Amino acid sequence: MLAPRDKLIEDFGLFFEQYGMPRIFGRMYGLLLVTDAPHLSLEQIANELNISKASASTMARQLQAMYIVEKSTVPGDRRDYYRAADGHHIKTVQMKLNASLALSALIQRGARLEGLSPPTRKRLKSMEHFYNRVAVLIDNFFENYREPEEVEHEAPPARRTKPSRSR
Amino acid sequence: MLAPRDKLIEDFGLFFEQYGMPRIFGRMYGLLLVTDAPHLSLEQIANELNISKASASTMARQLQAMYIVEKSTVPGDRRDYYRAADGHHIKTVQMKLNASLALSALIQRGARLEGLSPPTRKRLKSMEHFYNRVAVLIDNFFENYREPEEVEHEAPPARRTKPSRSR
DNA sequence: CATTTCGTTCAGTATTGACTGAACGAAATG
DNA sequence: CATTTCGTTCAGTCAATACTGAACGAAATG
Repeated sequence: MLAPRDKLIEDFGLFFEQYGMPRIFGRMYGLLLVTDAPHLSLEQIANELNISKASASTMARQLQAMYIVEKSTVPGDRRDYYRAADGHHIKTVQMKLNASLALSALIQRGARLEGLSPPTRKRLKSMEHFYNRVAVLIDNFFENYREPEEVEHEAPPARRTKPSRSR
Repeated sequence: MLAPRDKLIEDFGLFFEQYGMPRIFGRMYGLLLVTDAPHLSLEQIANELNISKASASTMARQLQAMYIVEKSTVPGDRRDYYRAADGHHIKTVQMKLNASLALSALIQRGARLEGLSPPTRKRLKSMEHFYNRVAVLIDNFFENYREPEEVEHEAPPARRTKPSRSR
């Protein structure tokens, strides 16, 4: 059986694979999240994940381009090291927001098409409205979000249990 | 040159392709969004998008599984019709929320690993906290979201212009 | 019961994309 | 200037997946 830590790394791989990313993308991310070392060299990563140095190099650059990971160096050492970027999770959600806005823009283009029937136009407008509201919401959230002073045993957020809202 | 409507459908294809979905997935979605018809048959879809009936069938089922599209029928007609599901955009965002929660769960597992150094554990905890806060936020939003009475010329949401927050 | 008209399934193809090993260039080191 | 040690690039392989056409089954219709 796999050690819990290695199992977790595999699950990171599977999770991101679900969303269209390469499996080793998730594995590398997971590894950098749970490692105690301040950063890992390309070779360490390649060894730990049993992947080629070439793959490690490529993935590291991809993760970096997404602001999830950052390069770090040590004086007198020619190697590149990588670590999970500070606050990368925040940036990640922000980028999802941007994707929503891009989709919203597409929908807006739809709403502006000539010759649409009023109901169709209305539906597109209402979708556009929704996405804009979400955008504002997230935006405000980031405006106000602060790190908590000390994170205790955090209770998982209480989810509404299926609204069953009267309709 | 492509008609604006067809160009838009192509752009839907490209957009979703960007996020790992099949291109015709986005095209079909786009088509169903901008069509004035109350719904389209598999054959109409296949013809309009120049894809095989087999592809149309498969994609329609996939879109349906994601609650984006729904089947509809007419009495005395054996054909299946499809249309953009009412409120599908809301469900879509909700599913993204669930994905965030799943990731949060993975991170939580990380935070619970044995033998982690305090800084590592703290970082994971703080990420977990962040994702939980986002979850609550979105959840509350859905709790309160209502369709606007009449959607006017909607002004695009004012984004903060790069915080440039003092640090 | 033969025929038509649907949708789905299935085998096959073609394209994409993940991943590798080896070659390469750049920088240090002796 | 030869050697070592990095990272990246590139050609190539292998697996996954998008898509098709044809076959099929189910339901209607005559």
